[in-house]
Amino acid sequence: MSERGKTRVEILERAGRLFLTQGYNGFSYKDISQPMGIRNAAVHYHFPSKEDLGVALVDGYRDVLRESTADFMQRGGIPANQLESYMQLVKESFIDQQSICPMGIMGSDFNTLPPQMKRHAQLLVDEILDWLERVLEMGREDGTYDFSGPPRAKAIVIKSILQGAAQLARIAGPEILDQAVEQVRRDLRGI
Amino acid sequence: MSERGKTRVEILERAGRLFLTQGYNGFSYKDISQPMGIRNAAVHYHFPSKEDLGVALVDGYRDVLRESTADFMQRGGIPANQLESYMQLVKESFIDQQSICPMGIMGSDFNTLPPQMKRHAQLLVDEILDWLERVLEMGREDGTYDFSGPPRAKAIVIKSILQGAAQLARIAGPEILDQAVEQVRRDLRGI
DNA sequence: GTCTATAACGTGATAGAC
DNA sequence: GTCTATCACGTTATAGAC
Repeated sequence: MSERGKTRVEILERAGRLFLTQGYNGFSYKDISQPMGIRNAAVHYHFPSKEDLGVALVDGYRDVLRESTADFMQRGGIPANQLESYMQLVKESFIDQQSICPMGIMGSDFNTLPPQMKRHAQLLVDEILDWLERVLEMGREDGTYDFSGPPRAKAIVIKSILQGAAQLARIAGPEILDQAVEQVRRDLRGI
Repeated sequence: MSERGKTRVEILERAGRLFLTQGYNGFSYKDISQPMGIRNAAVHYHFPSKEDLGVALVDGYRDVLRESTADFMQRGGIPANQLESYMQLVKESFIDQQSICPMGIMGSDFNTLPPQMKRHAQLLVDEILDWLERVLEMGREDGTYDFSGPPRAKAIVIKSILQGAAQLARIAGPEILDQAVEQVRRDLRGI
């Protein structure tokens, strides 16, 4: 492949952007190929089916999650900082790229997703919740966080908030996401 | 129209089901017409464009919201019961109809929605948040609820949780929604 | 190994029959 | 007023050229 799959990488970048802004059923191969100046079917060479493309996107998110959480651990960030960074990422993606969480997208589109994408989506959700649960557990142990109930339930709730609020913010304005993040912080201080 | 728009009503019912299970871009006129035994374009008579159909669906949700909240007020339900009923509705729709919140759907599909649908979606979000904010405010005043921060922010958070958790539940299993609802109850008791 | 030409089908929508 | 026949175009995907 010429220049370490340059075309393939650009396809993935464009597809990722389209996926997060328009949903799985909201973009087509033409939306990727046309601005690149290649034919529709050139994309099919790199990703034979749309399912292949979708699975590659989801696995990309899993890689990013794994790398960034490992990076955090290594640099010895305290739990509260990890969650803060995640919330900042959600906010920045929303403002800069008009992107929302891929799990929200896939949750909405789930019944129409190809089989392999469903499977990999479930892996991604499990991995995110596992990470967030650990962060919350550690944060409670070190006294940073105060909340009731099992860390797993709180993880589900916080993940749902960030995902849901970004969607509402698209419809009714970006301040909704800011208010949601502020409330998450308040609720975790357990005042 | 024969029998008070019987065809029109059935189209709306089927479209609504498809919309909530497959997203706006996940169904076509054929998915509606074929099981009804009519032609594709018969649907176009009742709803000339897909935008017309979409707007009718959103306005339907707004009507249901207005009616059910008015019904609550009239029957003198206390605030906590109103929120409980809403959470039950979310859970039942998920289990019985495999449906998730329309605002989650439209948030994901937002950038591909036709203009009028975007406008009506915003009205729906504002109306839901207004109602939920009032319920939380009254609940705090009558001592049922204990939470920090402005009722509006808490309303955003709770709406986001129910919406986001239903999406996650599709991907990773229905128990996720149950755990989210339980955590909402815990967080509102302010222990 | 990479891409172009082309197919087979699904899509939203219009014109016009009954 | 209600629906059928049909259109123009977009969709994913395959066969085969370079």
